[in-house]
Amino acid sequence: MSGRSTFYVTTPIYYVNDVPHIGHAYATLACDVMARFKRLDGYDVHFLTGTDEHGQKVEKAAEAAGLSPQAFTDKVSQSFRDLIGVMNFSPDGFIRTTEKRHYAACQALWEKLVAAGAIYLGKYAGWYSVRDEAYYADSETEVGTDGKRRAGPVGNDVEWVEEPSYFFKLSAWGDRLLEFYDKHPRFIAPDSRRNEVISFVKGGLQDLSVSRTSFSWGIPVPGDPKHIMYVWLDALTNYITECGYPDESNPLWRFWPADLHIIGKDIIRFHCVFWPAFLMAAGVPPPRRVFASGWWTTEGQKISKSLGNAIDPVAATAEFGLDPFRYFLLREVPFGNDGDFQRRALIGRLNADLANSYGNLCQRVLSIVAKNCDGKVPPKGTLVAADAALLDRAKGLLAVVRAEFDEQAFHRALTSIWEVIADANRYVDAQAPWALAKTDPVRRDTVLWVLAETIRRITLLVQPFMPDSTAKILDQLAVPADARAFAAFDRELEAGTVLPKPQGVFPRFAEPAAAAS
RNA sequence: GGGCCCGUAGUUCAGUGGUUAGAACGAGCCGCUCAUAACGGUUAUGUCGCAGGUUCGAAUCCUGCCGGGCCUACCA
Repeated sequence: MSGRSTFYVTTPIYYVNDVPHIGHAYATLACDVMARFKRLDGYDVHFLTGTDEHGQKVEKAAEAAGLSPQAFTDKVSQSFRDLIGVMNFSPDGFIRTTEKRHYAACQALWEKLVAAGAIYLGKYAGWYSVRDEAYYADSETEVGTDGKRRAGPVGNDVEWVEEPSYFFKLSAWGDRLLEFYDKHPRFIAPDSRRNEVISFVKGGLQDLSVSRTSFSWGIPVPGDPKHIMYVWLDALTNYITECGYPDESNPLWRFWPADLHIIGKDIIRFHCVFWPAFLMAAGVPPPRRVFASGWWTTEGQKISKSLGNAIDPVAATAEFGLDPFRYFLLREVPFGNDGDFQRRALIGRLNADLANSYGNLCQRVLSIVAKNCDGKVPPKGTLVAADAALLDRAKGLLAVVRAEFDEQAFHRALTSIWEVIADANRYVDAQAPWALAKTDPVRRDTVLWVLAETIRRITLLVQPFMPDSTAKILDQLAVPADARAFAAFDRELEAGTVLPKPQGVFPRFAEPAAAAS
C-alpha cells in the first residue's frame, strides 16, 4: 500500500543434492547486491532464495544416507540457509519446495493448465537404460557392431520403454515465445544467451513430458496421484508460490511478475522457454528478465569433486574477509561471463583496490581531519574549480551506477566508482592539505570537507557490495542511519558534526610468511 | 555434423574501418610524506592467433587454417 515501486529478485532454488559452493554463493550474491541497491534506491523489494527438494536424485541420495527424504532435505536445506549468514545475504524469503504452500501453488497451476487445455495425457517413450535408470534421447544412443543399442559408444544397453505421462503442449508456443522475446528485448541477458535461446526455439519445440510415474518424491498430479509432477514444473513454480499463488489477494502478489530471475547458465532453457510458456498458458504474466551468470573455475581448472578444488565460501571469507570476497566476485569478472578464481588476483584486488585506493583514501583524509579539525566535520568554504570538479564527479555517480545496475553490470558500476576514488586520491596530492594546514587553514578545511563529502557519496554507493565495511566508514563520517539511502544522496555533511576516531577498514592482506630461511 | 562466440602488452581485459593500438594490475625511475611502505608523476613492453583477400586505409569487413569455449530439450 506504500505506493512505492516494487522490485522482486530471485535466486535459483538450489538443488539439495549438493553442498553450497562458490556457484551458489555467486548467484545469491548478485541478487543480494541487486536487492540492497534497490532498497537503498527507494524500492519496495522482495528478495527470494530457497531450495529445490524433489526428484529421483534426492530420493536416492536420502536412501544412500539412510534418511527419509524429508529428514535428508531438512538437513541439506539448512546448509543453504547457513550460507546466508556466512555471506551476509539479505533475503526476504526462503522457500522450500517441500512446503505445503508450494504443493498448493503447483497443483493450482496444474489445474489451471489443464483447464486451459495445455496439458494432455500421453505416453512418454524413449531409450531407457536400466543400469543408469535414465532415459536417453535418440541422438544419444548408438547401435554397436553387435546390433545392440547403447547409451553412447561405451554406455549401457538401452531398451525402448513407454510409460504414461502428462504432456505440456509446448509445441504450440514457439511463435508466441518468439514474439514475446521480440517484444521484450530485455527478457534474456546477456545477449549471447538470448541468441542461443532464440535459435533453440526457432529450431522447433516438442511437447514436454511433465509427469513421471517412476518415483514418488514429489508433488502428485491432482486427480491422478500415481503421477508426480516433472521437477522443473515444480521448481519453477516456487517463484509464484512465494507471492501467494493462486491467491492474488495475498499481499506479496504485488511483487509478481518478478523483475529479475538470476540463474546459472545451465538452467537458462527452463527459465527462458518453459517457464514463460507455462505462465502464459496459465494466464499469469511472465517474469520481466532472466539473467544467466557464468561459471567459476579455480586457477584455470574446472571445479570438480575429484580434484577437490571447489572454493568453499566459508573458508574464503574466513581467510580474506567477507567484504573483500564479495567485492572480488563482482569486480573481477563481468557479470554473465565465466570467471577464474585466482588467489593472486583476489589478493591483488584486495590490496590495490580496497586497502590502497579506497581504504587508504578514507584513512588519510579522516586522519588529517582528526588531527587538524578538532575531530569535527570542517566548514565548507568557497569552492574553487578543482573542488567543484571532484564533487560533480561524485554527484554524477548515482545516475551512472543506477544505469549499470539496470543491466546487472556490477563490474562496470564498480569501475566507475573507483575512477572517482582515483580522482579523489589525485586531488589529495594536488591540494596537499597537510601543507595548507600551515599556510591556509581555511582553504585546508574546504579541501577536507570536499574530500569527506566525496567519500560519503562514494561510500553510499558501495554499500550494496560491502555492507559491513561501508557501515564502518559511514560511522566514521557520522552519517546518521536515516541518511544512508539514496534519497539522502544530496544531504551534504554538516560542518561541526563530531566524528569518531578514524580506524582502518580494509587492512592489507599479507601472505602468511613462508618458513624463515 | 549443424549453429554461435572467442583468440589484442607479463596478467585481466577495452577497442567493430581512419591520426604514432588503449586501461587496470604488475615492473623500472622520479616526487611527496597526510595515510594501511599507502599516494601522485613518469617510462617500458604488443609481427592485435596464422595466411590470403577487399579497401586510399583493417585489430576492426570477407575466405581458409590453427587453437579454445558454448548450444544442439525432458538428471537437477
